[in-house]
Amino acid sequence: MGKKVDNNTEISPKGALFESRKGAGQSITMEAVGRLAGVSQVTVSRALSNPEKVSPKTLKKIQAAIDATGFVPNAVAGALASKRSKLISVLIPSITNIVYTSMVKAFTDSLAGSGYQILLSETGFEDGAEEALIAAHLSRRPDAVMLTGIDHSARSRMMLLGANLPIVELWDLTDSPIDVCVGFSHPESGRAVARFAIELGFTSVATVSAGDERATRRGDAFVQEFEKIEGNKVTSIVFGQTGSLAKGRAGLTKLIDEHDFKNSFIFCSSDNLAHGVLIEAQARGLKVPEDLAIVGFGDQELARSVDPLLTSVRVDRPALGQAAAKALLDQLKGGKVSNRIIDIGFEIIQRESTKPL
Amino acid sequence: MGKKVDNNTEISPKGALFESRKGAGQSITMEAVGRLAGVSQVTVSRALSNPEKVSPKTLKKIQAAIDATGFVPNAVAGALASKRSKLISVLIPSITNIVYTSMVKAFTDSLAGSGYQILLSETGFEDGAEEALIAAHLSRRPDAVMLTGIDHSARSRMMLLGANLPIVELWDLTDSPIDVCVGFSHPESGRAVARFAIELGFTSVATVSAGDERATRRGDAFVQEFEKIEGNKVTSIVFGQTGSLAKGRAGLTKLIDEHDFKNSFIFCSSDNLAHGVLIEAQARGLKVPEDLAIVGFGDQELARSVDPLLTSVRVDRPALGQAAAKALLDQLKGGKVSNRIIDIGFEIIQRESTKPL
DNA sequence: ATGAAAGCGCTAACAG
DNA sequence: CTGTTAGCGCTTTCAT
Repeated sequence: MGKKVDNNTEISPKGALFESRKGAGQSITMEAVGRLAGVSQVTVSRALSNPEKVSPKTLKKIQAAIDATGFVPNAVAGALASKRSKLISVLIPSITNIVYTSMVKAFTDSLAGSGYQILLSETGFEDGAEEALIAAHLSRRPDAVMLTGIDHSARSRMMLLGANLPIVELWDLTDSPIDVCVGFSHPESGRAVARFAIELGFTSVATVSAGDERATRRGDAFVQEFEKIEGNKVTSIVFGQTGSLAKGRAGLTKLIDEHDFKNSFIFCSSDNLAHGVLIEAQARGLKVPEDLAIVGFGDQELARSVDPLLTSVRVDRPALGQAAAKALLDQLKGGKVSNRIIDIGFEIIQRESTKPL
Repeated sequence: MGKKVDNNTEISPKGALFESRKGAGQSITMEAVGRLAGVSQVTVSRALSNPEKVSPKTLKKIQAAIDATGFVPNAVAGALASKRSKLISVLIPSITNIVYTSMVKAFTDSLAGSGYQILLSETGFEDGAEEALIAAHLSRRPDAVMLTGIDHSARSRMMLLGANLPIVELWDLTDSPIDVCVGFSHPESGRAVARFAIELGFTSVATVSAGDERATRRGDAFVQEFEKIEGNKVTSIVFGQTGSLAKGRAGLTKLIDEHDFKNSFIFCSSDNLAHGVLIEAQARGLKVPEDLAIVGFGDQELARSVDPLLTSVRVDRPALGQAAAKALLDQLKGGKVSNRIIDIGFEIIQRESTKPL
């Protein structure tokens, strides 16, 4: 290829450029740039990765050739040769859920300037899909992997371990992370809300939850802790998938219509659900918090904007994303991990939607 | 590499496996799998990409070797050799904004089974960042690119054109797309809402908008169309960044406190802003739609869940994402594009938050 | 400071 | 149906 113009080192740049534009996706190579600049391909490579090792004069010629051709280096070839892809795989359950995307945002923002790019996939909340996705991602030879949660199949864990990469599991904690986990204790947060409800004086409360694994663990812990006290009772409404305003409204409706729910206290597995409960309560003329206390989870923007303001469990998602990025970058830079289990904690933010009985 | 075990075709599989696990990221190759299965490397490649061209017996041996080693093919090498990366670049302004992520979701869901993966980046709403991101993405040699909007720098367009790939611009329309655009007319949607407000009988209205380029074009068109009628007047509140509940509340507050706004009709550039306006209105004891009519944009889930239900401009984002995926896949399959400008349209969904004066 | 040579692990012809 | 031979466009190592 390109033999016809082998002789035009400085003679016919346009010709060389033109030739490399024909055909589909025929892109310019370092060799072509080098020919134009009158240097070898390696020198072009060096000019891009170690400019200090190239003379200023040569550098300028190469830069001119790059500008003239619109050369964009082929990172695929680079990755193959160097065995570093500069790619980080990110797997989250849902790409449309702000809980996860906000962490990804903090994560990628922390990566800015490091040259890493993100290969993102959505796993869904059901098992099984993740395994195939992990294989697909590992085939791209990412330099690191970020997963959501700690619940991964044996085969997934085997593949990830076998890939021998920095791996971070986000948004949950375990004593035996694949590599590093950054999160908080879901059961502990459920128990904390239970104690909060007890302190407010409630004895019969409800939960409105999404059915995913983590929400379930929070809810179970909440029930267990709350019902530790003799005579206390929890009514639980669980929806199959992700929470939404509509499901929040439906949740309160169901509690009132089917469970003869007396106005008291509702712990929701997301702020969205809590907001739905709030809207339904207001539509029914119930006063919050006088007739009904509501606690959300996640402390989204809406918790600070609705009327009344929503009490919610805050998890510092930006800090989570940043800690995850740091854990990976530290390893990628060759450092050792000092701490494989990073507990970001949580905090109950009391606002207007709750008050003592 | 691997010379030491060259002689163990069937003798010491564990040895081969073990050897390939040592060292960082040392992954198994097709050659190693082939050695284990007693076939050449190419046959392993074929077994994976064209199993029908390999005898069932060989196939089984190869499968066993793959299972034994946990082999994951190196897609980087595959991409370099085949000049097809099976990667699609996706650039959206914000990864945490459901408007964009819902389209990406529809887009990727349409891609399921095709073997393509998504390289996702966030461009932000400011110019400049996109150019560097496009270069970074093109260096990965994606097979196609999806961009948001039609507003791209000359250099960006040049790079994209030079890459000679299927490209789709989403969420807007232009007569001169880089390749294909799938969207709707933002100005036309603004004018439609203006006519809607006029029909309802309003003469003095307001807008509460985010400051991004598309929201601005919708708002400008709204104002122009509405003020075509003698004596009509629009008060505009614009916020710098993305809309939010808090900004919606602040918007109404500003209108009332600073602009002496009389209860009438407010067109918001997103449902989030509209919801914020609604919350603030309710907090102030205003009745919607009796005292104040509100129109949102986007028809998010919340528009169908708040009380009163929110009138909004619906754009079929799933259809948009699907059409974009189809436009790209058609070209990737070698087909020609019949239609370079795909208008998905929009629709004003009238609900409880508006009524005739 | 620059270049030559040798791969990275695959796919794409072409043989048999 | 299977194998051989050439690359893909870079990075790495070793010379010069």
